[in-house]
Formats: sequence, C-alpha cells, structure tokens
Amino acid sequence: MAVEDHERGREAFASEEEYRLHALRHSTAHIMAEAIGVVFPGARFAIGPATKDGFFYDVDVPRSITPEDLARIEEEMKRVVKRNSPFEKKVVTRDEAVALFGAAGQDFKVERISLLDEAAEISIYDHGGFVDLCRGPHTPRTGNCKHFKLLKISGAYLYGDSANKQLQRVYGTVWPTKEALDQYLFRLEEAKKRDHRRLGTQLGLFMFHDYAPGAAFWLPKGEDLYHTLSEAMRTLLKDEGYVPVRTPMVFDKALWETSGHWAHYQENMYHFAEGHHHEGASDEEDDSRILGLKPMNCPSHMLIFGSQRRSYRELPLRIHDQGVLHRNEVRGALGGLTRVRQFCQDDAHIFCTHEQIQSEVADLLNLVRRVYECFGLGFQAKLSTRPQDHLGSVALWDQAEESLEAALKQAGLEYKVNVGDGAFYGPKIDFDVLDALGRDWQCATIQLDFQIPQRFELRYIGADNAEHAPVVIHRAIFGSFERFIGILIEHYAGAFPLWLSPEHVRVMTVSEKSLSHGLAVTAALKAAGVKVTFNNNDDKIGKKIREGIGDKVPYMAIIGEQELESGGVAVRSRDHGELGALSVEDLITRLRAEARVPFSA
RNA sequence: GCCGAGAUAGCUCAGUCGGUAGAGCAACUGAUUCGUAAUCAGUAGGUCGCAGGUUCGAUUCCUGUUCUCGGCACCA
Repeated sequence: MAVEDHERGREAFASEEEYRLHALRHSTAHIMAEAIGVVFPGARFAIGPATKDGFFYDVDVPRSITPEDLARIEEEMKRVVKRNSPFEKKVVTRDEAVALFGAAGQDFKVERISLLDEAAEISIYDHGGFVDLCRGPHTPRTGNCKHFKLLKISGAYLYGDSANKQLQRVYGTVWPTKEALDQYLFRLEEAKKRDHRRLGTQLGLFMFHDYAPGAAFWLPKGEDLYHTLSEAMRTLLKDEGYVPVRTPMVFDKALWETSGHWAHYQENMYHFAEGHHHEGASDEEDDSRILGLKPMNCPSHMLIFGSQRRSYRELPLRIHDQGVLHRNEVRGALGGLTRVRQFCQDDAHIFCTHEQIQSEVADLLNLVRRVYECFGLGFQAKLSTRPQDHLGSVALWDQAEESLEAALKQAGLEYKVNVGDGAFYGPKIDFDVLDALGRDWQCATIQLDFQIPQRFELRYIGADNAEHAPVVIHRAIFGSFERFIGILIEHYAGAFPLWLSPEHVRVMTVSEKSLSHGLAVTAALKAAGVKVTFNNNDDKIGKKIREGIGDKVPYMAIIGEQELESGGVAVRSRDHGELGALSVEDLITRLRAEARVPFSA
C-alpha cells in the first residue's frame, strides 16, 4: 500500500530521477514546515512546492524571519529527519479536511480546499504527526531528506497576487547525497564568479552610478563590444533584406494616444511638459504640450510606413532601428544589465500581408537559431497564446496562432506553449536564455500585431487595386543589447571570442631591450586593423602574462631578444596556450580569420 | 511598488561593545631589465552612501533618504 502510494504520479515525470528528486524536495518542504511551526508556534502555511533545484514554503509568521532563525529551523529539521517517520497518505472527505485544518488554525489550507475541484480526491500526508494538505508524491521516510540546506528568505504574495497579503518565503535545497549537495553549493559559488556585474567591473566593460539608476555607462572596452555587436547585427539584417532607420526619441503625447501606449503603458513612460518654465507660472498654467520619451520604436515605424502610399510590391517591408529606449521600470525590478531603464534593441518591424506571415516567421525562427548557435547559446522557445484580455476576433487569433505554430514546426524547433500569455494585440514566440544563476530572461521575440496597423490606419494597395491593412511583426533577435551582453558575459565567463573581444592582442616586452621591436609589432598589428595594446611596464614577463590572463585577452605577443633578432613574435593564446614563434604576418592572418563575424554572409 | 539584507580606499574585503579607520591587489616614486600565472623598497589614497537626531563626542546607536543585492509583484 505504502509503496503503491509512492509510485503514484511517477508517469507525470520525465524520468525516474526527476520523480525521485521532486518527491525528495517536496518532502523536505513538509519537514521545513514542521520545523517552522516549532520555531514559530501558530505559523500558518500557504504553499510549499518543489522547484528546479530545491523547494520553498510560503508561511505567515508574526515577525520577519532572520538568518539566525534559519539556523534554528535547520536544527529542528535535523531532528525531524533523525526521527525517520514515514510519510503516510490518507484520503479524506472535504468536510474532514476542512475540520482538520480549521481546528489547526490553518485558514490558507481551508481556503485552498474550497478552491479544489468538486470531484478532486483530497489527500493529506502525515509524517510523525505533522499533517499537510498535499497530493504527493513523497519519499518513504523523513530520513531520506538528510542532505538539505536553507538558502534564503524573501517576501512573496499569497498565491502570487500582489493584491494579497505578503507572506515570507523560505528557500532551501536538498539532494540525495552529501556529495550532490556540496556539488550544488559549489556550482552556486562558481556561478557568482561569472556574474556579469562582477565581470563587468573586473574587465572594465561598464559601470553604473547612483545618479542614473538602471542606465549603464559603457566604458571604452564595453563600448567596443557593444559597437561590434551592433554593427554585426546591422550587417546581418541588411543582408536579410532589412532597411535601417533612425528615429526621434521624444514625441508628442498624441502619438502615444494613437499607439495605445498612453492608455496601456503610461506608468512605465517618462513624460514631461515641453514648455520652458516661465517665472511665476505654475505647472498647471503651463499650457505647453506633453512629450513622452519612447519606450518602444513601433510608433515611429508606423509613421514611416504611413508617410507614403504603399504597394503590395513593397511588402514585406522590414524596418530596423537600434534607437535608444527608456522605460520607467519600478526600482525593485532593476538589476545589472538584465533589467535596465535605458536600453537599445536590435528592433525591427516587418510589414507584410496575412499570407506572408508564416514564411516571414519561419525565416525569423531560422535566423534566431542561426545567430544563437554562433554564440553556442542554449535557448527555450515559448509560444504565448490569446490572453483573457485581448483585442480582435477569436477567429483572427486562432489563425495567427496556427501560423506561428506551423512556422515553429516548419523550423523544427522544440517549444512550449504558454496558454494565455500573449500580448493583448497578438500572439508571440519568445526565446528565453538562462543567466549564470539559472534565471531565465527573454531575449529574442517575434510578436504578431493586428492592432497597431489599425490604430495608425495603415493601408497598402493590393494586387486587386484595393486597400488592405498590413500585418505588423515586432521582432528582435538579441532582444536588448544590454541584456544580451549581460548574458554573453556570463556565457563566456568574460573570455569572449576574438571577434567580440575589445582587445585582440596584448604585445608585451620581456625587457626594455626589445622596446623598439615591441613598438614596431604593435604598430604593424594596429595598421592591419587588429585591436592591440602594448604593455611595456618594467614588470617581469610572468607578471604581464598573469595580468593578461586575468584580463582574458585572447592573444599575447611576447617580445624578447629572440624576437628582436628574428623579427617575429612569440604567441600565447588564451584558449590554446603557447603557440611558439610566429611571423607578424602569420599572426595577422590568423587573427583576421578569427575576427570574422560568425553569422555574417 | 512590497518583504528582507547591505553600502568602509579604484577593486575585494576586515574593523570600531560610540573616542574620526586597516589589509591585499591596483595607483604613484625609486631601484631592478628580467623569457610564459605575482621583483624589491617606499609613497599616497577614505567627510566609513547622503541628510537629520541622540551624545561631551557618531563611521558605529536611532530616524529618514538614495542606491545596490536576494526574492515577490511587474515586464506590449
């Protein structure tokens, strides 16, 4: 009986291992709940699921839980594990469950029972007297949950709704063996080392300042990297039939009213009165118009499309724009380069006919995949479908979702479907990439939009000589340069491939005797278009190499008396170690080949 | 925006149970001219995030505030 219980639900998991980990983690969440109840008598419990690497429990206790409390909770948990009680499942009636949790003062549980489906089986799990509402599965005994650690405490809204009370969420991790736990904790430490915020400072790529929260300062090396990516994308998109444009940053409020941003996005926009402030005039008296800083490029592109009569022969028209965008994100949302207030997208809008949607999207999917593969970046494609709150007919939505799905299948991409997660104006396909700490971030996006062409009353003349509304596809491959560079820094741990690297070669002298040759080599490399720097400090060569390694420079060219003699360089590669003596010409040839943008034609 | 934690030299961090601070690296000066992961010696560097309060005295305690971090919520 007990064994059967623990088998239950196994088919819902991809593998035996996944099933066991899930049961282990969820069971440890129960154990933690019991422990929290001991440390904080009267604690009320909401939900406590297993997560990707561990578990959490949302609880309501009278005061803030501190790191010291975590230690106490861990102590209690150890006691429960040692007790090695079995997890016992019991099926109860709705009334029994309500009575049980009601008597215990667990009103979140009572509330949850009332939300359960009429027909649903209500089960409770009991381990050594601690009972929780739960559908399982669990590990056989508390003794199985030995290798855990509580990690962090945070606030979390009841049922994830900010209208609800905020509870405290305690996160932990648990593994089948001590080795697996230690390995996980080690991985966390390692991940911190490749955090782009840390590497950005260390490598001198960018900085932030209190005076401009959420806006990066790109330092010379970071600017170089940014510019390389920006140019690479411009070139790629030109090859793909896009036309680049440059558009204003500040617009009359009327534009935002037309686009719908004023109604739907105003709180995220920076806006201000145009007028110069006159002595004695109050803000209210100022009758100057209101201007808004653009949070997106689409309205500009609608104006461009609408500025002339368009023929079906011009479609698909693909407009690319790397304009600077500002969004007034709430303070708590900001973080490093992954969530900023000022950024730039590799943005484009494709104006096309309904018939062209599928092939355009299929091309885009292939393009995204091609670009990401060049970086060796893993991604997860997501199809987001019609939300509750949407504009346009259901038939139109169904058709659009079908074409996106058909394109995904045509491209042979694996994807998951997020039902109801589409934008109010159309369904979309997003590409999520993981950061060093395992958090996923949306980068590439392909969004169909049937609404905005209507709002701007856009028309083209079809082959039938009649007017038609074009479809607009909003799309970005990197997403924002800021976020994408953040992801790349972590992906490469700062050791960029040559084509992205702001410093290709560092020339370094062994001693002052070889200064003249060092200068000559540096000049020759520079003349050949190589990004080169020269280190002629009177440090020992070992020290200079050590610094070069720390700075993750792809190549070091060592110049000593031998090289002075031969006229060549001794090359050390970051990725392949010592390459030995090379002529300057051979080095340049090698660098040129490696500096090619991998996704250019 | 919400819950919690934090802010000390350019960077990483220590410290002061209230008596205005210290290390390593970096910088600068001098010596050294050296062959693939740290040459030696010296010098300089800080309104201890900002503003108030308590106190004889605050970087330390209290309040507010800005920013950062971990989550939550948000994320056309």
